[in-house]
Amino acid sequence: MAEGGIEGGQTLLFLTDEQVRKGIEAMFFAYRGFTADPDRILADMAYGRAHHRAIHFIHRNPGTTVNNLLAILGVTKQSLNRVLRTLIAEGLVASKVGRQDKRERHLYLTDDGAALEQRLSDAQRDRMRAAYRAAGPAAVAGFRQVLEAMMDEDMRRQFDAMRDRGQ
Amino acid sequence: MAEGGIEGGQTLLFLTDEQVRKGIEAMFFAYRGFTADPDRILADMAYGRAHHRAIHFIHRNPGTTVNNLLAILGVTKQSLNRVLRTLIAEGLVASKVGRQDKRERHLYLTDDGAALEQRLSDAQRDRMRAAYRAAGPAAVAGFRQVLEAMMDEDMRRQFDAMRDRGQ
DNA sequence: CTTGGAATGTCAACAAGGCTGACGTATTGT
DNA sequence: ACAATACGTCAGCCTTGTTGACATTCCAAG
Repeated sequence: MAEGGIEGGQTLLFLTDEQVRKGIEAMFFAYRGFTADPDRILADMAYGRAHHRAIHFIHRNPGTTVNNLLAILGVTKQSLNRVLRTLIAEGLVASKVGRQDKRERHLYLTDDGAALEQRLSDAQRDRMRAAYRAAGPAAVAGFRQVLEAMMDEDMRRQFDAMRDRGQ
Repeated sequence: MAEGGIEGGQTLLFLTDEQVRKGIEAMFFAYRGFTADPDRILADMAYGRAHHRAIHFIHRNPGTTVNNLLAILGVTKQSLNRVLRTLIAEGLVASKVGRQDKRERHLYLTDDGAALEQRLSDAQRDRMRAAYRAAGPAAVAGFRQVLEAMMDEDMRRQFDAMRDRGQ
């Protein structure tokens, strides 16, 4: 990819410990920015980052079961349940008993839930969009490539399973 | 940036909500992978992610003051102090009274601390290095560009201040 | 058909690690 | 002398992770 020499300086240098370490730090600082805007919104309510994650993935996978959501979020069911309980109690999420398998609960956002999702997403997307715009399409492609390579196998499967969903 | 058309399809498409949303999810899943390896190591000890962060940045900024570390980590002094107290008690971090300003405490890793830092860094760097290798130099450059654009202003300053430090 | 095991989800209790607020102690600079 | 700064600490709260115990439901083997 326009890199010239097969083992040019560039190709050797970009894997030095120092370069990799800078990448680690960039990831740390960027993730803080990444969560900052929704966190600010949620701080005013009784919700936290965990609620945001649940709402996001229920929005993406409407009708998902608790078990499925568990796999996506990578937490224990007890931990997720506490979050879901409050979201259901406050009318942001609807839980419907499965029709085939009555053990399952299928999760949907209510109108209120969808409204909050929108607010949170807008805040987070704005920052992401600004970063994308500043960096340009080529950089974005690279960004995505590295992130995907950084995931665990299982997570990449989850991630790919949600590909091309949505609007 | 070699993008040709001023408003080509690419340029328009890469900013769709859907694309941005996928970026958000990639960030979420990737961050999990990013922290997974050190977390596994730390789980066996009495330490957590907070200790890792402190150790990392003390390693990077030997002799840093508590106040400076606070700014980097973005937590309260009470929160940092809890972590620091255990690290000092267990002999991983040394705290030396400042020579010019005796109110300050300068922080260093002990040999034991440096050894743990190495273990944790190795695990995290291995994954990062593998991701870098898989994605290639051009992707890595884009990755870094987007991450930097995603940071808060203050964080970017912190990040840049640590540029080109180290070995 | 019954029954025992597996799957699903809920409740309870605990720990880590954020946070705020209040306060004490050195030390510094005005 | 006094106010401001740097740091440490105590107390108490919240979110969000954990494990353990339990109820419900489904399914398959006897």
